[in-house]
Amino acid sequence: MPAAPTAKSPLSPVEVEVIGLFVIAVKLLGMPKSVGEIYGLLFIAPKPLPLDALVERLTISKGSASQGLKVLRAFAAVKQVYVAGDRRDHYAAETELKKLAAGFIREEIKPRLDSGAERLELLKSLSDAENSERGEFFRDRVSKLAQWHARSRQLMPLLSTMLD
Amino acid sequence: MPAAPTAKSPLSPVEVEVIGLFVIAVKLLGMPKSVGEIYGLLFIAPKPLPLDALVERLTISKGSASQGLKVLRAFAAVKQVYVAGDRRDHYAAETELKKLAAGFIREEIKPRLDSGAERLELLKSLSDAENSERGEFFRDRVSKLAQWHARSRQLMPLLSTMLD
DNA sequence: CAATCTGTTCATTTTTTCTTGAACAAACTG
DNA sequence: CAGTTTGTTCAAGAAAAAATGAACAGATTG
Repeated sequence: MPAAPTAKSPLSPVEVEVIGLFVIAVKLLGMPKSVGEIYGLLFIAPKPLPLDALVERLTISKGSASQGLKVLRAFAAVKQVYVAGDRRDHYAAETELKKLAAGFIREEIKPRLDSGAERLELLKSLSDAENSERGEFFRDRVSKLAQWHARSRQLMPLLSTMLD
Repeated sequence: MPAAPTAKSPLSPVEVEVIGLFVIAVKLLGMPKSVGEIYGLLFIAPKPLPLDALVERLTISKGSASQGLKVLRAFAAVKQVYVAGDRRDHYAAETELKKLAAGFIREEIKPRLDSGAERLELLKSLSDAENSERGEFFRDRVSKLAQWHARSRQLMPLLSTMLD
């Protein structure tokens, strides 16, 4: 009895290499490997692919594929494409760097900066409540943090501009 | 027999809050929590601290403290400070945002961009070896990747400038 | 030097994160 | 509608990452 044909169509060297590249990039951004694999395959695919194709060609579970696509949709890193006569959703990679960056900033950076702002407010109160010696130093450091925060905020729009 | 006095001096609310802030920030950058804790405590400490102090006040193991400091030294996120009459190394947080960013770029971003450049060369060869139809598309995508790569390279010096 | 102090390393354990797969819901189809 | 087809969710298992602590190496000191 021959082994079951799990891989209907093995990945070509170019595909493997591109996917590997995205797996590394995506891990740098703190996302799971599967997200990199999915985006990588879509990036190098000449046509939009349905979920099944991802499962088969990447040999990942349907669950992973579904969750990975969910993440990528949240970032607008994939576009949903209509394919006539096919009930399945098909996906294509968004290849505009600017849009990818915007998605990352919106979903990952912005929320953290916002929550950071709240924490800073709390810190200001806390350090204002401290007495002279110690309090003075605390306030100095907290204002340093506020500076950092402001700089980071300024940076975001600049990034978007730069990546055109 | 009373419980052993593990915490010689518990963290104050301000300290807890600052440390928490850095734990989050540091995880966003893909580093372990302990690195954030260490940097956070040093950041809010009025004087340089030796390894022992980190172990005691953060209740982490000596191993973690040593490894965390190693990482922070690699990024130049901490300065080693000489303290007269004390054999132990003392550390202070580097608080210049620009220097921190430079360290991160040098240690984390730069190496990846360099290895990315190599991978891109390989990809160019591979896709040049593909025949017309398929090869044309591959080459198109690879050149897109090269564009991204170039943009990212341009971005780094700009960041350093911005964070002054 | 022997004893102590300081810090590093690394195998092991713990914790966290990711993936899987089965159960489910919704939308179609004949 | 009963049966598919498609995709999501989530509990459980697998894999990866981080923390621990004991062994070790150097440096210092009396």
